[in-house]
Amino acid sequence: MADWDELNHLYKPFYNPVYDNENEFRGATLPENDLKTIQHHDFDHQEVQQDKNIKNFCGSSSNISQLAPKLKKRKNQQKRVVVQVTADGLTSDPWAWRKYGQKPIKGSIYPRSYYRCSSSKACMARRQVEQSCTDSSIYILTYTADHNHPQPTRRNSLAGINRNRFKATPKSPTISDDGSKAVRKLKDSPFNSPTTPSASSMDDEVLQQPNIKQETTFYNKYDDQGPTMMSGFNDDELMHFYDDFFEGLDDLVGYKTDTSSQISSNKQFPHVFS
DNA sequence: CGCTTTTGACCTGCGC
DNA sequence: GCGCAGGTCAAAAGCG
Repeated sequence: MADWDELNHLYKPFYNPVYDNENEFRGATLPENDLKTIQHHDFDHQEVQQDKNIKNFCGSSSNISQLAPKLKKRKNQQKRVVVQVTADGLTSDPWAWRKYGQKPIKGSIYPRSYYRCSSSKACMARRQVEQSCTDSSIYILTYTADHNHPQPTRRNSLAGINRNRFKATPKSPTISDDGSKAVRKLKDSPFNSPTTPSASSMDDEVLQQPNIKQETTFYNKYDDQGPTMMSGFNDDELMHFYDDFFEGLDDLVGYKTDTSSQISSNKQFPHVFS
């Protein structure tokens, strides 16, 4: 089953499944038809799925380029996982992220926020958070690279998470460069609210499971096969899938956090993107 | 003190 | 080579 191996390879960096058979994620049995949807990689299917992405991403040139290999693709783009979640799903990421940038994206009325892993300075894991302009309740998370350390059980610090961001930064930066001048008050956006996607502002003890939308893209920047879509799942199935998704990450926790154990834990992350 | 977010400037890749 | 757009840096300031 080459296709399944390929799928496994694509999401393995973020999830280490233990499945009894090809049609079963741990505890989440997927309908056979849906599984075929995942495994289907022929050209026509990709074209359809790319069209879906283009619509979902509001025509953002960046995302189009990321999802359509035939179009513009930046050289340093690495393997990445694109996930659509609701606002609740934003708070479900168990990793600690620190925001390091925000940019207005051409073609989208919403800015894109850039996060890096704050648990380890050497960690190359990145996350981009972008709000879908076709459905403001949907957020597009793009995970790039991988964590090179165990998942933190505690956030490093809660300092600064409740700051009033508009005392120090009175001006509104979110004006699209494309002339649309679509201004959205950051204050009203989860990008900048105290419940920002940054995991640092989350309650450690109450990690909600992500409310994943029905369409999820896995995309390997190094192959030219385009995105691999997961479509046609119902919410429960996807919830199960992502329960296991993050459970797989949880399995990697519990290692001592000293240097030697981190080296040891790196063995759990052999799939380094280069 | 150490962490965070904000935000303008800068860097880099790509198309023309 | 130039301009555009995306991605990153780093200084400033707030919070626990």
